[in-house]
Amino acid sequence: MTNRVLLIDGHSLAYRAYFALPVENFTTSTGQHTNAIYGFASMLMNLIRDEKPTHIAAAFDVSRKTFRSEMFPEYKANRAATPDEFRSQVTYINELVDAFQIPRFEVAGFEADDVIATIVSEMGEDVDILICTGDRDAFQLVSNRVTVLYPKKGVTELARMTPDAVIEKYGLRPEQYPDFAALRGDPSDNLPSIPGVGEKTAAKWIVEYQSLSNLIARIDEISGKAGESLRNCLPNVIRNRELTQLRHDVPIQVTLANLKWPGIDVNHAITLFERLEIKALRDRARALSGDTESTKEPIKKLKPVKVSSEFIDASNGSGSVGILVLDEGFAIASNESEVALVAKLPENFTESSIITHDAKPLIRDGKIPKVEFDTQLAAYLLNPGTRDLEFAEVVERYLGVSIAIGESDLFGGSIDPKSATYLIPLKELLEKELADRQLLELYRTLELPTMHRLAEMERIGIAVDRNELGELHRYFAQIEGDATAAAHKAAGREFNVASPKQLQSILFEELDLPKTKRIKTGYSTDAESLEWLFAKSKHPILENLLKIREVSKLRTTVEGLQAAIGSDGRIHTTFQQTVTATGRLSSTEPNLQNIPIRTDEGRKIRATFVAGNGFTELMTADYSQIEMRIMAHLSEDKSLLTAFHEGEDLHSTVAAQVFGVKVNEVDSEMRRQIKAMSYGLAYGLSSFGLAQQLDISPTDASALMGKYFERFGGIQDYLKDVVRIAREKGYTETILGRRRYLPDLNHENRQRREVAERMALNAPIQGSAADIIKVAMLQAHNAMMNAGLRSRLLLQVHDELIFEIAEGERSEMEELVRREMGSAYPLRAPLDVSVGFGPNWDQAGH
DNA sequence: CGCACGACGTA
DNA sequence: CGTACGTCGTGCGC
Repeated sequence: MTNRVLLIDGHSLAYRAYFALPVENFTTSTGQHTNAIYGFASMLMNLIRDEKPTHIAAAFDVSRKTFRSEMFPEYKANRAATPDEFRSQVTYINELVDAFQIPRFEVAGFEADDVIATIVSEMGEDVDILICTGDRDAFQLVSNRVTVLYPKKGVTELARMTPDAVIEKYGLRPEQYPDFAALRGDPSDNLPSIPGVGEKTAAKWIVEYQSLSNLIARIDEISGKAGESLRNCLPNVIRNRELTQLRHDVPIQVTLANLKWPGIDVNHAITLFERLEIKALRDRARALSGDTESTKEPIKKLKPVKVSSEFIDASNGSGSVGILVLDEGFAIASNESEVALVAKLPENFTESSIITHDAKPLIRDGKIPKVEFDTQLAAYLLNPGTRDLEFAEVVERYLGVSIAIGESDLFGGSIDPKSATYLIPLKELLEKELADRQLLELYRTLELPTMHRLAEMERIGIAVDRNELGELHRYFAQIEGDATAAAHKAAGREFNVASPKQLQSILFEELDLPKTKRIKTGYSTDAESLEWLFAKSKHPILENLLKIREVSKLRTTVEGLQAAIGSDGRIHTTFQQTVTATGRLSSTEPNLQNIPIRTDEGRKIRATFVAGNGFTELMTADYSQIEMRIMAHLSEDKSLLTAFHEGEDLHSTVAAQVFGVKVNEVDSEMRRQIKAMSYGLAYGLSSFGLAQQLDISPTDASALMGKYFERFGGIQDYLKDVVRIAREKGYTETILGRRRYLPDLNHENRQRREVAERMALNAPIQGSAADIIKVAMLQAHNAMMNAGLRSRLLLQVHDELIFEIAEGERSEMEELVRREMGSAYPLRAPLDVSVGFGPNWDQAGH
């Protein structure tokens, strides 16, 4: 049997565990915190169970003072002080490692990963080495015999970094990682980065030049901004490189025999866990010491799979079929040992319970009528905001299996068709996870039905007036052309107005206008800056530039719409249901959720969306002030709730209270300030930001906020609580239990932490609004079906639904939609719906 | 063709 | 130094 050596970076894993688990939930009767101990121990036990190491060692940092901080005093200097709640657990973690009979290594002046690198060097070629660490620098140690297990999130999920995995993630061989890391920099270690150079460019350079030293040797060949930036930052990069290299020469004595693991000292471990009042771990320690057969092996490989092109009868087996969409054709799995490959799906699929990954396109195209479970949608609810919800990634993440790429040439697909069999166990696993986190009902009653509704909306599309769009295009192009000519004249020469770079040299060099706010590439030329410049200089070019900006944006919007018109004269957007972090939908190809409305010119585009053949008009129905109502509901602020129940105009009512005047004495400026503040609150607005937006002094902004909270203290308390609770739990929740995980709420970097805090403030409000309108869409559609109506839902724009109205159904639809949208959720500040009709989207709006 | 960035449309 | 998105154009490098 081959020797399997497990090397643990004790400090980094314990620290991760500390932040992954809410400290409040892990406290003994005497007040000792145990979250880091618990997380570390369960990680360790999982590793022992799953990896079955024959040898183990644990390395710990001694202090922050290392050869790195000697060389570069800023190294990790931005790290916050270790919290006391963590420090008090370190002794116990040491004792834990002793109880597990694992040798501990710590050497002053070196980090744990240097110790690990040294141990790796000391091991022979005939051992398998597993390194578990939260430090990415360890990726440089990966090889055919060394795998790094890197915690992805929490304490349970580990990314298995093999040489292939490193190449897949970074495009680099493991030994190139320190070069790459030096170029990229690392804010958490306080390593400076190169402006204009991100992960992609850093990786690209290393791939191209093979190594940093080659890159530096040929540094003058690197053209362009990035190259120049690199040359400017070269000293930083070189110093970074010395820090990213792990040392293999730490003075320790270690041999394979030293690390032989004798197993857990069960009695010691049990006493320790009892002292720490952690029953679950005590029981696990007992189980682990006994027969190892009782622990279940995770699925590692596909069982032998029979592949045929015969249709699979789903009536035997599990009763479900998994359908996996390949590049061409489909793989259908009935159970874990049978897969059929078909170019076309059979007609008689209505009887089966179908499991898919990304079903909406299949439903939209009529390939299948409905699904029982969609693994992509489930994975999204478990971790919204994760961009990687591709099948292979979800399988890897939840089943711990890496799906071979390009193994099948049958369809030329990039996924092995046999992987379809994974859909069935994946469904079981995801379902359990959803249930554990109280997300199963949200999934079954809201998200899955919403997916079917969206598929239908996409299939229906929305009609546009093709000729009108053509007219508009000519109109905008004309204005743009005239303004461009005028701008060139005012500048004294021709230049590309669409290029901020060229515009900068015109405005700030040639015309020598005052400098606007600084951005990475010089001075800003955005609309706000141009307005400011105009007020200051009255230079005639500025009006033309603003006009060009407005109109060229509109022109390209028109072009996008024209290109998207289908053969049926309608535009079929795609609604993304699994991309936003808050639970909102998004719309792509084209995006119909950002059709202009603000300006008269923009509304002309909106007016090209019309009722199609067989329908008489469009109807829009939107929630008024839904986010404020949700804030009132969640905060239970008495004054705000009263304002909603009594007030004619919300913002004026609120303004009257803040300024202590009668509602009819509120002027437009007071109303404007209060409206901005009310909405800003839901975004985590600071007094500085408020000052900026209202163009008042920070002192005045601060005073305004103070007055606001004097009258609406419940909101202030609520906002504080949201962040506190999210920090404790690790996630925020909407009214329907949708979660958003925000690990950065405990980040040591203030910037990152504050960004996460604003996200935490906004997510329950924006996300609850998303919940409510999804409920409304389903209720409205069901009611329409029950009433036998032919009108149909076409679009959703976050707080607005757009319907196509059939002849004679206008008043019934208005009543129905008001009722169904209004009753989607019983808020303490009741939902209010406004409805409009018109021949086009613009006129149907209000 | 892909990346980084600035800019700007919506709720 | 306010949230959530998608798209376009430029400039650059491949």
